[in-house]
Amino acid sequence: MGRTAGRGAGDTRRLVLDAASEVFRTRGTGATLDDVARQAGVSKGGLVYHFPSKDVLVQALVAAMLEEFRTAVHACLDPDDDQPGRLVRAYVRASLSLPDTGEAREASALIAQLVTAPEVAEVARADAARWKGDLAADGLPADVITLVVSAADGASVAPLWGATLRDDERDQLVARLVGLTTEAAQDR
Amino acid sequence: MGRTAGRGAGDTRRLVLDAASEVFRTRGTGATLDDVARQAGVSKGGLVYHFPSKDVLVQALVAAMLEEFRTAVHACLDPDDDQPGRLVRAYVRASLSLPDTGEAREASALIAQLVTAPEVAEVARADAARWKGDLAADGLPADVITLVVSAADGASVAPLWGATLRDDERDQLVARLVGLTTEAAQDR
DNA sequence: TGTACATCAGTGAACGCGCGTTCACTGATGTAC
DNA sequence: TGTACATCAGTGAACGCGCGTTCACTGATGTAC
Repeated sequence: MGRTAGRGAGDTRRLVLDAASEVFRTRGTGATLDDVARQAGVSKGGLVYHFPSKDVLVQALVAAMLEEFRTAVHACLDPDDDQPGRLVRAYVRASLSLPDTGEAREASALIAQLVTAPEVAEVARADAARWKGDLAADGLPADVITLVVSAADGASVAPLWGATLRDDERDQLVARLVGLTTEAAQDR
Repeated sequence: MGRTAGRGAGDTRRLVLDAASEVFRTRGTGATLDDVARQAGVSKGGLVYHFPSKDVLVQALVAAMLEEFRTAVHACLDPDDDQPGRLVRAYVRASLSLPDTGEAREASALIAQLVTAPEVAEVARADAARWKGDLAADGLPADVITLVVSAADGASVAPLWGATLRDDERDQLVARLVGLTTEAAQDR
């Protein structure tokens, strides 16, 4: 069979990327291209048509995941909040919001698995630098940003080594972190 | 050649474990047993004699690394500090002390790579539960522990995704986290 | 103390198979005339 | 509008090799007598 009717190439590409996200996040990088192809409902050859090697697929996945997190943070921006630190607060909420906390953990686990590859490490470094700039431009004192962002990062990846926070602990942490940023904004 | 003179079986075992730590941390889980054996100066067969499968080796390594971190924290305990929160402060220092920060990152990267394996995840979870208990017994309010430990965790693993703190930022963070614990201890 | 034997602590070659990659081929879609 | 041709978007089988595992064998160490 050749080209599949009713589906463009871009659709298939996204199908494969979604499948890769699912499979690699749950089973680690050791998962096979056969697994990904099966999950995507595409032949292995079809997968390879879009991503010529496993490396290429993995890099595309990392880029997509970083972009997705950025989008999630912006979706958490409070439209009624125009004080300094609004982006930091959105970052905290996006990192620790209940529904996708598991996803955030899996995402960081996957990125952790991949940064041993230099190209992936470089992509991640560039993204981190961009975050640092964006967050610094948010109007809060640098030390507050460091503290709050570190705590959000730590709490969201702690499940990696099995240290999950209870819901009430997490809620309390979010409240406290948001509080720290608003205090700092008013001190200025 | 058979048994190597002047070296006990336990010595060889440790040699292999050290080599595995070095190789897997720098090159990821994808690194081969050949690599580990070469680094240890042992034949592949010799490695297998001590660790019958790669899984077994990896589990032993994880256990050793978790134990090592625990030892490092206890080494950071301040003998002159008998206030509540002394263990939390040691945890902060051990996580963020300059020399072995890179090592801490590599260690968490490796554990992140491995938690997709259920046995490893279980070991890590048990270790995390033990930490939670130990830290809770340290005399500080729960919300302070959550905040401080999350921030220490976050700052120590952030290099995973390329977000390294500058030395002065890290020093400032340590000072602030330690400060938070002593304030909380005096409020009681 | 010497001798025989069992076990321990390895060696290194060979095996086998899982998995990434290659490849010949194909049906659907777009384009020129 | 039909026709011929090129390209796109795949299929699925075969290949090949890297790497975990197995195995036959060996020299050193411990133990019984």
